[in-house]
Formats: sequence, C-alpha cells, structure tokens
Amino acid sequence: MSHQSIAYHPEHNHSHCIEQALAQARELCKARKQRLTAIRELVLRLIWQSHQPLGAYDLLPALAEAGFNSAPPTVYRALDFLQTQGLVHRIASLNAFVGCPSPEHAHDGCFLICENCRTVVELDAGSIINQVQTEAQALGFAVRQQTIEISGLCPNCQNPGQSSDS
Amino acid sequence: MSHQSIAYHPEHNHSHCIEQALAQARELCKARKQRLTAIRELVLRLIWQSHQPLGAYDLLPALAEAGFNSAPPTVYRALDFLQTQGLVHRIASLNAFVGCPSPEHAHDGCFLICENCRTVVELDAGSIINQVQTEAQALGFAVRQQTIEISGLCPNCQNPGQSSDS
DNA sequence: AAAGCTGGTGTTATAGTATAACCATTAATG
DNA sequence: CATTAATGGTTATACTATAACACCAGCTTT
Repeated sequence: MSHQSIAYHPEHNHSHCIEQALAQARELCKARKQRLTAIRELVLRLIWQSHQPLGAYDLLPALAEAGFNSAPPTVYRALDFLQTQGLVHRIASLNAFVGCPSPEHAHDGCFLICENCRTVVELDAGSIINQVQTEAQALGFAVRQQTIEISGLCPNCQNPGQSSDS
Repeated sequence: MSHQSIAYHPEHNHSHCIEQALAQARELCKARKQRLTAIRELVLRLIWQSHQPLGAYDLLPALAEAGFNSAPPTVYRALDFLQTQGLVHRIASLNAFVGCPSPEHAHDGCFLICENCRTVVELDAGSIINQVQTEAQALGFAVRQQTIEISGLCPNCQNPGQSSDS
C-alpha cells in the first residue's frame, strides 16, 4: 500500500483512486461472471466520489438525475450486489456505505471514522482480527463476522483551525 | 469474573444476574446523584430479562402494561439515560440494547453475538482495544470510541440438534 | 418461433428505527 | 414559596430498510 493510497495523505490522488476502483470492479465482475449493470456501476461510482460514506437515500437523487427510477429498492438492490461482490462495505454505526479498496478477497473491514471530516479509512486489520479470534476462542465462540468501527479524529482534523469537509 | 457470570455457562444464574445489575444500578445512580426513576428502572429491568438484546420498540408494550405512556420518545429517553450512566450498551449491528455487567467504569463494549440464540456476551476487551489503539496511532488517528461486535455461534449453539432460544 | 425460465428492474406499500418540537408536571434549590 | 431544572406526555415526522408483485429482456429448450 503506497502512502498516496491513504485518504489522509496530502498527496492522495482521488481521481486515480476512483478510476482504479471502477476498473477493478469491472474486471472482478467479468471474472466472476457477474453483471455490473449501469445502475450498479453508477452506485459504485457515487460511493467512490469521496471517502465519506453515503447513506442509501443520499444516492437516490443522483439515480433520478441519471434517468433511473429512484425508489429505495433500486438502490438497496445495487448496494446488496456490491456488498456481495465485496465492492462496498456497510458501516453499521453510520447506516452508510463506503467503497472497499481491496475487493478481490472477501473480508470484513476494520474502519477508522473521522468524526470531523467523516473520512473513513479501512485498515489492514490482520492483527486485530487475530486478537479477536484468540479471545473468542477462549470462550468457545466461533467467529463468523466482525464489525469493527473506530470513531475519532483523523490526523488532519486534530489540528484546530483546520478546514472541515462537512 | 466467575464462570457462572458468563451467560454461556450451564450454571449461569440469571435471576442473580438481573438482581445484581439492578442493585448496582441503584447504587451507582445514588452515588452519582442521578435519578433512576420508575421508567428508567423498568426499562433496565426489561433489558436485563435476558442476555438477548432488545430493540427500543420491543420495550414499548411492557411500558404500556405498566401504565406508562408508550410512545417512542419515552423509551429512547430512558435508554439515553441508561447509556450515559453506562448501564446499557447499544449494539449498532442489531439496533438493540443490552445490559452492561460492569457499569462502574465508562467503557466501550466488545461483544460476542450468537446468531442462533442471540445471546450477547461482553468481553473484557483490553488486549483488543490496545491492538486497535496501536494500529490507529500508526496512522495518526486519535481514537474516541470503538464499536466492536463479533457475530458467530456461541459454544452451546455449535452442537447440532441443540435447543434454540429464538 | 413458441414456451418457459432467469435475473434485473419498476412500482407501491409498509415495516422498523429514531428524533424534533412543544407542553405539562414534578423535583431540587434558594 | 418562588424559581429553576429535570423529567415525562404527546404529536408529528424523519430516516432506514424490506415485502410483494408486475414487467421485460435475454436465454434455453423444444
């Protein structure tokens, strides 16, 4: 992972970020013989507009503008598909959705959520997940899914007088 | 923590569990000069009826039976109070609430959620939280709150043909 | 080509979760 | 007792998510 790929980094190139995500999504769906339809690709593109998670209802106006119907089931279906393919994650504590930077292997994310600028970064959570596994196993609990969402302040928002993204 | 205090344990004595939770709540509120009113105590008692989290709307009928009004704001106010006092936790992935076994010190819980019997156990999560802190600090992120919710199967529900609590 | 199947989408309605806003009442304080 | 703060009642509404059924396009099977 390069420094630029981290959303906090001043040199983060988001247009590269989003185009790469879309290209990878197209590749993955092709390889898996899944259909990345126009609606699904649009929803994915909208979610990748930023590293701030979007709610399902935030997506509806843009779908309407693009000429699709804009009833909730449409966007939830697209989101279900994208989640199943690992292309987006749902953030339970926000009821919102964010693009996944590594959709090629199925995994639960571990997220850092900035309370000021709302930017979300997905951690490589190997050691945390191992720790959870260890503690769960000590109680005989079989882990199937992990929801790990950390709220706080990102490096950029810890300096007072800094511009906010809200 | 004794073995019996773990909800999975065959000798878990829940009537002891709930009475202790209520007694501790009364003590804590008294010490903090906070008012554990009838509604608040009833909501706490209802939540402690089991180790399965309850949704806010699950509580309304019981409030009505007890002669209180049963509109949503009533129960959400009680839940807000109980959360502020550390007496209950909200499980974001379930939109539900569970009693906290150690309300005397403020903390975020780390929960094991059984997908079969829906029993939730709160871990002593020191080492997990440390691990999270370490990873967050490496990115310059200042942690304020942690949401850690693990879904899977509890020991009792991993044996097929076993009775379910649903 | 006709019939039948599948997956994706359109559409309407409704379920489920949470809060805003305003008013009445009760409890704590001086 | 008067004042103030905290609590609760009430109505309405916002926000999040899904059920259920209809339609259609593309495909397979005959």
